[in-house]
Amino acid sequence: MTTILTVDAVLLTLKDNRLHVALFQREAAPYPNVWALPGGYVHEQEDSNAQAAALRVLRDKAGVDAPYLEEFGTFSGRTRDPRGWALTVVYYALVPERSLSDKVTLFPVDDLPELAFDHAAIIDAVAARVRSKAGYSSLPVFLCAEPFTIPELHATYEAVIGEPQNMANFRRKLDDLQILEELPGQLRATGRNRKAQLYKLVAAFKRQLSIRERGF
Amino acid sequence: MTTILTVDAVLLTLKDNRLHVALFQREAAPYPNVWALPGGYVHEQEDSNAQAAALRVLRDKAGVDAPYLEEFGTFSGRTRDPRGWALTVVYYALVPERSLSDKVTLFPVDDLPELAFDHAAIIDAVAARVRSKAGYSSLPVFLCAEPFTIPELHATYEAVIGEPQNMANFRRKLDDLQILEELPGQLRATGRNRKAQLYKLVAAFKRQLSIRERGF
DNA sequence: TCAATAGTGTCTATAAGACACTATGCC
DNA sequence: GGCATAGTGTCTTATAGACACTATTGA
Repeated sequence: MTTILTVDAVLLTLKDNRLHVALFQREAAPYPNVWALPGGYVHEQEDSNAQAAALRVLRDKAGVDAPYLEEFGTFSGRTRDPRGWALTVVYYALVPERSLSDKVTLFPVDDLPELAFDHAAIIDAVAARVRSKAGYSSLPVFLCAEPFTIPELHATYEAVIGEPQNMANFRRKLDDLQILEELPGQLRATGRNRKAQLYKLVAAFKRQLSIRERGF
Repeated sequence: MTTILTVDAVLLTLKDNRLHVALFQREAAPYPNVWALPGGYVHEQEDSNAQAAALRVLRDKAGVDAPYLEEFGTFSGRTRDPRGWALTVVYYALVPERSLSDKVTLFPVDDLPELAFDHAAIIDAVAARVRSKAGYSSLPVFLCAEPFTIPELHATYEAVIGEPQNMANFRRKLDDLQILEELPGQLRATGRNRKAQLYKLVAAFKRQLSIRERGF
């Protein structure tokens, strides 16, 4: 009996102002017809490393291509998989809702269905990390589809962190980060009110997280 | 051919005011007689999970028992081990120099010998993380053998971070953390000068890191 | 009393948070 | 003009850093 080595991806997005995770329904045993994270074995031929395996899984099972992807950590032991001692490397990604295919189904991270393996514990741990990290990094920008307005980004941060953020301070901190580029003359109206300026991410920060010194 | 799954431990300590890593000389192939991190295969029978495997390796190969141990991340791919596609889960631990056995040899992390596998890259990455983390956490306290004085701890922080820290501010921040417990009446003299108060770690923080909000 | 290190009080600079304000667009 | 949202100026408060000071010990 050999050790089982897999990767799993926690694909997070914002829907109805709540953090959701993308799951799919397993077909094969173990856990047939049970919801699970997109994941699978490392393919030695195709995957140059574990992160490449996670990207492949996201592409094949969730239809998401090359998002911002970060290693979370490993989960291992002899009880988490009925087939034997198993280790999974967990990655997480944040994407805008509209970039998801219909291969996956979204569930609120605080209201999960029954899940295969230890995936419930994995999602809980990742959600906690992401919420904490939102407080001192630019992580949540990856939840907004470009181009976006500051008020949209502001609402995204409030949804992830879970408490109101002062708009004036929010703008000042965003300025300090220097990750946004104004799109001259491009505005977006949300009602019959003043239009908001549109922005995109500065190229250098497209796939790189920006850590704030003192928190959002 | 099956995937290779191992754990490696980066055991760090302070010696001559410089960060050192504990290495041992390999005997078997691959890389016979080359310096390497303490590490090895997961033992499905003995190890309840990967962290337990790392603790076992530290106990057996380095003679260090149950230190503060944290997962760093994984290194994987088909080129890092001549035997095939391999993944290692890297853990790191910080210990006082005098708690190390003579099974291992200490090398400055900035002046390493030739190393097996990708262990040089692993040590570089861990050292960078530890130095960065020293700036906003209580991590370096694990480098001091208890009981210790504030000036000793102060010197440890300066050595890890690499720049002078103001003593008055250092004390204030330590107070805020509330991780030290004064040992009443116990003092230590280092020369013929004023004696320094001895402290031990508060029990609750023995194996738990304390993160500062705003950095040391 | 001197030298050396231990330990403290307090001023200053900076950054975060609170809040009131102005600007724009559509009715 | 009125209302709703976009966006700004500035005061207050918390915290980090600088620095000068006092305290204790052995010689």
